[in-house]
Order: sequence, then structure tokens, then C-alpha cells
Amino acid sequence: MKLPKIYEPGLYENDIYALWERAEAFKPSGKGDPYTIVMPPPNANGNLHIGHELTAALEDIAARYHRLKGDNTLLLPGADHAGFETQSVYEKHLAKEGKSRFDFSREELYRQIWDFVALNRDNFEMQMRRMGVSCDWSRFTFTLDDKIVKTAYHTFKKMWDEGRIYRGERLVNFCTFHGTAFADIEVVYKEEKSKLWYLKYPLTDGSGEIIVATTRPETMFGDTAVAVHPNDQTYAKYIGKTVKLPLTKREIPVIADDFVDPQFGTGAVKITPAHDQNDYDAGQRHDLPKITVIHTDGTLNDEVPEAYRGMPVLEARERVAKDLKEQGILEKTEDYAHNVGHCYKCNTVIQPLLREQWFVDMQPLARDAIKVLKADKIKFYPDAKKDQLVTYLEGLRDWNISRQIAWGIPIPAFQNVDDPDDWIYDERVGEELITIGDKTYHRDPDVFDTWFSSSSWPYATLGYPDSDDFKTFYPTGLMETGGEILYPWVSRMVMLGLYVTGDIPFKEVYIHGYVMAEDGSKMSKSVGNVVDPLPVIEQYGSDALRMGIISGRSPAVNRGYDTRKVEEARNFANKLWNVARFIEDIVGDEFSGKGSCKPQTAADHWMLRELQRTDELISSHLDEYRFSEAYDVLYHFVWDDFADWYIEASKSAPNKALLAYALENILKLAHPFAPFVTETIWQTLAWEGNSILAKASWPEKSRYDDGEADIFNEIKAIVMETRFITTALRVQGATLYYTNVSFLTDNAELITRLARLNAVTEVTDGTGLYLTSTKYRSWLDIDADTARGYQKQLGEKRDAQEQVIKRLEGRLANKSYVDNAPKKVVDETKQQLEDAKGQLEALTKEYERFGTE
RNA sequence: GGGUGAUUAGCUCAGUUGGCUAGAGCAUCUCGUUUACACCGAGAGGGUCGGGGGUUCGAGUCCCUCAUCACCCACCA
Repeated sequence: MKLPKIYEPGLYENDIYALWERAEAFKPSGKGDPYTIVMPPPNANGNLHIGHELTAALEDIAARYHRLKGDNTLLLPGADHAGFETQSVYEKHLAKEGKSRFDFSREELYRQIWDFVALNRDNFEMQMRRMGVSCDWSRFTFTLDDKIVKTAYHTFKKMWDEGRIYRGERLVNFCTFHGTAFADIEVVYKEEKSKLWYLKYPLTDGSGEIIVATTRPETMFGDTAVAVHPNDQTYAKYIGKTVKLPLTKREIPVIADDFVDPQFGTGAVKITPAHDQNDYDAGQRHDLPKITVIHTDGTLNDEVPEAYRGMPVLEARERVAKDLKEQGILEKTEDYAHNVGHCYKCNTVIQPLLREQWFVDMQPLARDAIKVLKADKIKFYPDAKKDQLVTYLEGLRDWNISRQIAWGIPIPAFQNVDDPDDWIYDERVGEELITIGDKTYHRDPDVFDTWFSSSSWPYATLGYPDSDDFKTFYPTGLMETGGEILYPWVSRMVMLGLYVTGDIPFKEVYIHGYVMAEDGSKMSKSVGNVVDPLPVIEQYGSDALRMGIISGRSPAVNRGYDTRKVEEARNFANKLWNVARFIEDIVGDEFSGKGSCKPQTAADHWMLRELQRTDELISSHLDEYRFSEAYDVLYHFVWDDFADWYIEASKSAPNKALLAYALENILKLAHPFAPFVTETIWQTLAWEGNSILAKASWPEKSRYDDGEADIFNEIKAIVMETRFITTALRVQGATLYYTNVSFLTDNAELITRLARLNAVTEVTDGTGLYLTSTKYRSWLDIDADTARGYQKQLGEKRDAQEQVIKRLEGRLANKSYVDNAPKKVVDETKQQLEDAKGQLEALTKEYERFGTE
């Protein structure tokens, strides 16, 4: 079969993927050691972006590599319902039609979002295929699938029974726009310019006043104390007294608490337990009442004087300040910049509000997780992420797992309609009311935080607890993910994995960096600098995008998307294509098999040695997830060693069987990095019949003779020096003379061709320009006048060589170096010195032959 | 305020536990249509590895310090 000159990926990729699927190439083989990657499920609500390409590429390279190595490899795909994320996307969609979530019941909204997501799922699966992901589609899991919900319920029940879960009124981060609470980690703090208001709170007994500084005057209606530092002399006399709250005349105590900073503001602070975390904590310590004054929609409620009711927070703030000023309560205002929490999705200011929510007691879970992390049970790439995770776990607070949205897994808890403290666990979440005996229970309308259910992902997808998959593939091998979900997800998978299964969920964690825009800035839809992978795949090919995106990338380091890398990779795919074209042409269609694959020439031995070296390097890099380094090794072996030297050399003495052998092994080594083009080529190999590269096995060890391989390095040196000289002097068609070197006799034709010479001829005594890069005696027959033009280069080379010798001699003269450095290093230095001296001698002799300037 | 990472060629970045004359791709310059490939081949130029100090026989690599940048965590009213 004759291949076209240029590899056009678009002509083959879809057929190749279909071929793999038909052959069930991505199903675990059932043989070998298990190697599992449960893919982090992308959100099912939109298009995949270039970041998904990176993550898919890394996971797929690891999976294909392990599959070829003979491991029982499972790459398990999935999609995430992404609770709040998806609902807010859908709400934007509704807004375009002039609707909002309030137009529908929760059940109706859930159904609509389900359909909306279903539409996108086909799209998403198509994109994964275009990226060449070798996942087992038959095991595809959606985060709302039964087995995931069941596992979430199982976990919730277990925690419930063991008292790891409690329902409590706590301050939660509440978005008044979205109407839901968030975890701490979902709140984004931004610096905002504001004011500090100084308010006079008069003592009830008329003995004076205390001035408090606040950024939120509107919350004063919820104040239940004024706090000062216990050692602050200014206020010592007021502690235990009460002040009268302006506007409402409510009396509140003056308390002492050492969380107050005497240096800040006036050293006195108003305490609003229902609307500030620090105040809440202080309130707990002093047993203060908690008065909520802000409604979940962000307006003031009926706890405040009538004039302010229904007013949005910001408006109320201005109004309160104005009224206080008029009444002479406002001492002064100062400009002030501070950090304010915002909704990460809509940027609304987060209100700390008191809500009844389900909380998970994190202390014991975190403690167990820290234990396994510190014992290095899970290997992290890069390693530093492990310590960061430990630090995070050490400061972990209890986890609010309730969300007030429709799109999610309903919490299987019901409340006795007659007894608010009577909660029961029940999975009949399809019903709003259930009766048990003579009691009626009302379903908790909330759903789980997405991370609660997705933290069971590694074992829930495998069918915990009884399935064969779970028994075979758990704990999984690699968890490959981005740094942004190290805390919310990776940490929780470790904790819940340990808690539920008693074992770690994965043995290795690889954290990738982000793909930034080409200018290094963050990609974002609103800026419009997001790179869509599909057009890139259309233009350059899936392999090119894959290799281009992993090339030069280190774990956990953000780097810009670089078209040049993709072009480079496209060219590399084309190089592979043309290597195959050449070899298939030489080998011919009638070639029947590897047959007697014996190295004949020095080049053959050398190539096999490089191939073997490449195999070992790629393996050791990929074993440690150094994707970029592995790709780099492959690239340079194929291009520099194999194509530029071996193929060129083989034109003098083609070894058909060996060329076929080399091509086959190159395709195997390259397959994880360029699955499409390598499989496309494989399918054209007449001698391979109907086999499939994706199901093949990693190369066997190559055998070669070191001495023969060394000879080819000698040939290379002679060729390179000859090229350098003839280019510098612009001479063509020179002859290489040599005396009594058998390998030059054997390879005369080869050297003639590679170095563009007229001939390589044995003589008894040479004339012309003596070659200095080899210890074998050889000359280029360049006439003395022309050769003189080379004197300058010779001089430079001589000077450089003298420097090298000086440095090496200095090193060896240093007694502590010889004594302390490893013997291997010292021996190397000695050998280098010897070589350098030999070269210097030749250079000097040659240089002086031209006389002094 | 605390933490992490980065700073290496014109650009984007490698450089695995300290050990050859610090590398790659792209860009630049000079040649070249040699029947696998111009998405090509041959050759060349280009870096005192952010500044300073230290440890060591030896530092791009380890330590201290300064500078600049990025990100993460906490959030004092």
C-alpha cells in the first residue's frame, strides 16, 4: 500500500477510533496487574475546553502506556452533574427566555435541567472520542446514576448512624441571588473600598458612651453585645454594664473577650452573632442570643424598625448611617478597604446567615487522612502538594453538605412535622411527605453538595461494595486532576475513601497545571480568549494537539497554550508518517514478517542501542509521570537518531527485517503520545495482518553489539566534522583519505554519501586537512590555500580545548576532589582529560602547519 | 498576615536525588529541489541560569537574603 506524502489526520481519525471501539480495545484485558484511572468527570453542561484536552491527554497516555506494558488497564469515563454549576448555567439559559427558576417547582426544574444536560452529553462523548481517549465507554458513569446516589446515601446513613453528621444552625455563606449556601471554599474574597462608621452606644446608666467602629452599621439591629479586650484599661470600668442600642433602645451587655484587638478602631466592637463568623464564635463563648435581621433574599426582615424593613442591605446601610448622623449618634466615618466575600458565580456579596443545615464532623475524617498522607501511602506529583494538603486538613472546619438548589441528589432525611427536632433517615425522597405509624414526616427540600457524592467517585464508579470491578480495580492507581480541586475534591475522596472502604481511594495523585491563554493570562469566556480544542484538531490533528499540549509542561505549573508546540507536534506526526512511508517502500508488500532480524552494519547495532535506550528512558519517565520528558526523548530519537542518521545510513545497506522491526517498535513507543497516526500506520503494515496496535504489547529488549555501535558514533563524528569543514570552506566533492582503518574501508560508501564527499580512499600517507575529532588518521584533500581559511576555526577550537584541559587538570589537581568525588566521576574526568589532550595535540599541530599569522 | 511556586537563549519552556563544555521547539543567519518527508535536509550564531552572600572538591540544582511576578490559604470589626 502506497501512502500519500502528507499525513492528513482528518481522513483517518474517526475510522481509527471506530476500529478501536469495534475491537473493544479499551476494555481491561483481564490479564496482568490492575492499573486504574477513574477519570475526574467533566461537567456535563457544556463544551470541553483545552484544559480537558490536557487532562484527557495525560490520563490517556498513562492508560495506553500501561495497556501496552501488559497491565489490566481500566480508564473509566464519566460526567458530572455539577449541581450548582449546572443549575446556574441553566438559569442563564432561562434568563435568555425571560424566565427564572422561581417560575418552576423544584421537581419541574430538575426535569428540565436533566433534559438540558442530556442534550450536551452526546456532544461531550463525541469530543472525548475526537481527543482519542481510550476509555471503556461501557463503564461510563454519570454522577446522578443510581450507583452513585446509592453510595452517597450509604455514606450519609453510615455517618448518621455513627454520629458523624449533625443538623445544626450555623452561620453559612449565603448567596442571596442564587438562594443557596456555599462551602467556605466556594467563597471568593475581594478587596473593596468601603467606610468605617464610628457609632456612639450610650451606657444605660448614663455614665457615658462607648464608641464602636463597624463596616456594617445596618447589622446593628442584630447586635447582642459590645465587646472589649479584657486588659484594655479604657473600657475596664464598663465591663458588665449595658448599653442602649440606638434606634431600637434595646439593652445589650458590654463583655470582655480577647479576640478584640485594642489597636483597631476604638478598641470596642459590636457583636452581631447572626451575621458575622467572629461574632458568632464570640456569641457562643458568652452565650449571647442570635438575632437574624437579614432575610435570605438580602433584605432586612421584621426584626428591625419598620422604616428599614424590606430594604436591601446596601440601601439600609446608607439609610441607617444617615439617620444616625442626624441623631448625633455617628461620631465620624473613615475610608476603609477590606476583603469582602463574593459568590464565585454571580459576584453577589455573600451574607453570613444562620441556617439549619447538615454538617459533617470533619475532625476524625481529617485525622485519618493526615495519617495516611504522612505515611506516604499516596504518592503525589509534584510531591509538595501532599504537604499542602496536610496543612489544609489540619485546619479543616466542619463541612456544610446542604445546598438549597433543585439540581442535585436529594438529602434522604425527613423531619417530623410536629417535632422539629425529630429527624429520620429515609430514602423515599420521591415523596414530600411520608407517614410512619401515626407520625408524618416532611422531606428536607435540600440536596447534597456535589462534592459530597463525588467524593465517593473512585469506589462508587467501580460498583462498591460487591462488584468484581471494585474487587479488581480498587484502590485505583492514578488520580489525575487540577490543583483547583485538590482541597474540595481530592482531600474528600481520601477522607471518604478511608471512611467508607477502609482503604485509600488511589495510590498516586498527579496535579496538572492550567492551560492559560497564549499570552499567559487566564482563559475566560467573558474575555473571549478560550481555545476550543475541536478546531485545532480539525486543523492539526488530534495527535498534534495532544503532543503539543503536553510538551514542555510540568506538573502543577500553569503555562500558556502555544500554537508553535502544536505545529511542532503536527510535523512530528508527519515525520512518523514519512518514516513509515520510506520503510514500507523499502520493505515492500511481499515482506512476510520479522523473520531473521539481525543487525549487520555498525549503523544497525547503533540504532538498536539507541532504540533500547529510548525504550528504557520513556519507560522510566512515564513510570514517574514525566510526560513531557518522555515525549521529548521519543521525539529526538525518532527524528534525530532514527530519521536523520539511521534511515540515511540504511540507504547504503537497507536491512529490511530490521527496518520493519524498528518501525514496529517506534510505533509502539509513540502510540501513547500519537495514538491515531501510529494506529493508522499500523493498519497499513502488510505483515501485521488485522492486529491492532492499541492492543499490542510494549517492545521486547533489543540485542546489539556495543563495539559495533561505537563504530557508528565514530563514523558520525567524522561525517559531522567533514560537514563542518566543507560548509565553512564552501568546498564540494572533496575526498577523504585515511590510513589503515578497517571500518572506514567497510563504510566508505556510507561516509561518502552522508558527508557529501567524492570518495573515501585508503592511502599510505595522507595530505590535506587533518581531521581532529577522531583518533583515526584521516584527511580531507583540500588544497593548502583553501585550507588556510580554516585556520581561524582551528585556532578557536584549539583555544577552547586548552580551556577545557585547564579546567580538567585543575579539577584533578585538587586533592579533595579526587578523594571525595565518586570514583566513577573521577575516572570520567581522567578519560575526558586524555581525550581532550589528544584533540588538542591534533588541533595544535594542524594549526601550526599553516604557519603563524 | 501565612504559605507555595516561578525568575535559564529573542519567545515559550526543559534541566529527575548537586557531577561532561547548561538543552529543546519556535524565531534568526548561511547553504541545499540527494527519488520518506520543504509539515524537509546540512551548517551556524545566540545564555556571566533575577541580584547578593553562604555550604561544598564541585551549585542552574542545596541554604540565607533581597527584588520582581503568579497562585493558594486566612480574613480584625
